[in-house]
Amino acid sequence: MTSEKSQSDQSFVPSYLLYLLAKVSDRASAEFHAHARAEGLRVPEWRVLASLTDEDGAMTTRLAWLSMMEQSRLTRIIDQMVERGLVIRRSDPQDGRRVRVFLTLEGRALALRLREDAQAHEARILARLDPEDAARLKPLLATMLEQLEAPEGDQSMSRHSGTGVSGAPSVK
Amino acid sequence: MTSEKSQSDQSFVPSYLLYLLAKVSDRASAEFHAHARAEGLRVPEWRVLASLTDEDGAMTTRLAWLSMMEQSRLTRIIDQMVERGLVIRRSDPQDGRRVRVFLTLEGRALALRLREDAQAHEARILARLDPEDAARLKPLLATMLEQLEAPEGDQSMSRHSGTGVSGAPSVK
DNA sequence: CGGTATTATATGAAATTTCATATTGTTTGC
DNA sequence: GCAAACAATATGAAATTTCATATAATACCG
Repeated sequence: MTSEKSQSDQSFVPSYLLYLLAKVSDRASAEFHAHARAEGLRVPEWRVLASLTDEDGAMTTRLAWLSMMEQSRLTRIIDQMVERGLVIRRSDPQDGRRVRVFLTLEGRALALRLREDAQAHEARILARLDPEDAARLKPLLATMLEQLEAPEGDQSMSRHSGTGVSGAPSVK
Repeated sequence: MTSEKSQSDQSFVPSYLLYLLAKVSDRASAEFHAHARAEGLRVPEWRVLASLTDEDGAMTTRLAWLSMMEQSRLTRIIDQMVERGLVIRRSDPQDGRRVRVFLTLEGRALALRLREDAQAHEARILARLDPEDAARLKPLLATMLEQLEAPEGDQSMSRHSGTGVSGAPSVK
């Protein structure tokens, strides 16, 4: 009943790692993103707010990295968030090139509220899993992320980021 | 050395499940997407081609679901792929509303080539992990996906998909 | 120091994406 | 059979996103 699939070798997509990652991320996030939307935030905006709850005053390059979007896109999203009164921009007194973004009172209130919801939602997702798996999931992902961000034994198909932003650790 | 983070409670984003999922997916995929781009394909196009290697002749709604994009976007991407000679459209003789998409010879050649590369790349990613983790990763993700797609014990923040497409099993 | 490379952000213009809705074809119930 | 409800895809117009590049500020080097 699985429908058409009389192709060459074997079915590829449903068990392809990058597909599984993207799909799980997409599906899991969709649940929360619907909630964020109901609060009037689109995905990129929610990501920026969430990032700022951790690092208020982060520079835009950093926010772009955290929010996984390209720099010029972030600039425009911040524009909208400023207009909407969720954040403000202030240029860094130490380095005039940098623009730091801060939550307004309203922005912070919304961000913290959603952050709670996000944590509750995460708990529900984990609760649907077998406890062993649930316990391993985040550490596993965190480890993968380290591997992926380390230019180390860089045997990969290197080059280009996809977000177009470097912003990683950036030791300074 | 973790840089600024003197916020309220604790750092949220770096250990938030949906962030980890999105970021791992983003980083891991970026490696391969750079390769696909080098072959002249953008992400959505690669996803469509890959899906077609599994299900040549899939209807566009199905492709939209597999490729995680909204239906009207897919329509336009198929337009471009048709122009480019990678796929062709044929309306379903059984049901004139449906449009089925097929790989051309050129499309298939490219798709199969990239599919090989994708598998090799996946192997490299898994090889960077601890073998135990590597073995558990895909099954774990597959399980999660099932949970997420089951409208079962639907206690979640339901509604709206994010891709805007239903396309799931669709038992008919 | 002064010039050059570099870094951070912004911006114009083209391309893509979204959202709502139009089209076209099919199913259902009477 | 036919009208109403549905389904699958396409399309217009607005909004967003991308890509290349401009602008502004700092760092670096002889």
